[in-house]
Amino acid sequence: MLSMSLSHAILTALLDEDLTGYALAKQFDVSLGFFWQASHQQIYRELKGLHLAGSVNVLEVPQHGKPDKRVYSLTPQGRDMLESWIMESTRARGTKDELFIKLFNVGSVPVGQVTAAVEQRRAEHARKLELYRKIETRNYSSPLTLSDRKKGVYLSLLAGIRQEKTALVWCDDALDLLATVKS
Amino acid sequence: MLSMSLSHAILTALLDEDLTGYALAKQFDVSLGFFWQASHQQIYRELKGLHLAGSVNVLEVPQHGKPDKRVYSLTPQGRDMLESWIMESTRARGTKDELFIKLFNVGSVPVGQVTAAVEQRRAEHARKLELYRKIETRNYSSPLTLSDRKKGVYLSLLAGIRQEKTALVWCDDALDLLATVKS
DNA sequence: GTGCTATATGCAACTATTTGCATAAAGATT
DNA sequence: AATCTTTATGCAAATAGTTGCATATAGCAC
Repeated sequence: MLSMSLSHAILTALLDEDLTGYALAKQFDVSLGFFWQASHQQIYRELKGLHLAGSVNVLEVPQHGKPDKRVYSLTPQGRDMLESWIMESTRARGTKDELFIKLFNVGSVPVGQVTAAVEQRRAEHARKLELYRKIETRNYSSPLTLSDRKKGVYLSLLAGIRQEKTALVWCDDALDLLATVKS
Repeated sequence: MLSMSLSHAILTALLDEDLTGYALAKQFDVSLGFFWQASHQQIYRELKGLHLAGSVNVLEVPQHGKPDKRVYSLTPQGRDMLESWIMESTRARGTKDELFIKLFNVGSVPVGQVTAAVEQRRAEHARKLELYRKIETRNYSSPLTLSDRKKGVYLSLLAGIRQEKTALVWCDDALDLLATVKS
């Protein structure tokens, strides 16, 4: 019933502050969500399970107009669960990227389509890189003076920045080589 | 019944040569599999679906001792299916990496565990990078003289190499910063 | 006053992926 | 002789993730 990684992503998000499912879903569109996204449907389902398992508490907050809020917070048991999960070995999820499947088709299908796919990808990388850099400038310009708590977050951001940068350069090189392909 | 990406990954692998499910599964451990892995169970199931859909032909080859081989080949319909899929826009699969969830826990759990996870990851990146480089040296040392068919494969390999290299450097930097974290 | 966005929750169905098991025999190793 | 690896196929169940839909109201723009 509980999904391993998502559960722990949610518990992690609850380390800092108590949140509603809705607020969690918003968090998952930024911050932690850069490295692990989840839809609100997934999150609501998971929170229900975590509550059942005793890993989170709920505080029902009646509201007028809007539906009642359900504010979730970590229980000591939730913290323990998180800590022991971190001790488990991280299983590597293999890469799954459709773009490479498409690249393997070069020579058998019109190149134009593949080129277009790379260009589209390039734009995405550029967008993300810019976003990450903005966040870096704003909040993480001097890494060594950060609190321990924030150092981990910064390192994730740094990974994101470098990955996007690498990918962007690769896109340019790929476009150059694809330009030499006939058909 | 058919899984979009896996279907097309299989069809792509069949562009070059006719293969059995077993041989496809082996291919998916190298080459295309660096960018889209799949288990043999997934592949056998998918091949059944592709056959039903008329995208592949089967040739049953009786063998003595071993179970009969079922050798699959692309049909013209399969080629068409592949080509029109390539024209569709590539949907970006968001990153999902547990390591970053763990990093977000720095400051709340013993750092040692997170450090260990990064070290483990570092080793994986080093292993892959070495493997990719070996392949590059052996088969792709002069990209511009490659056949069109192989240029796409080369570009995938290049992406792999650069990603691993970037990740490896990041691991070292991460370990340096994690060393400054108390607790 | 009609439509759009934000807040706030959730079910149901579908698609995708992983894990565990099962069969069957040749050949190589210990 | 017993065990391990490789070849070759596949089912069943569990886990994970996506997509479509549904409800309900406030506030803002046009």
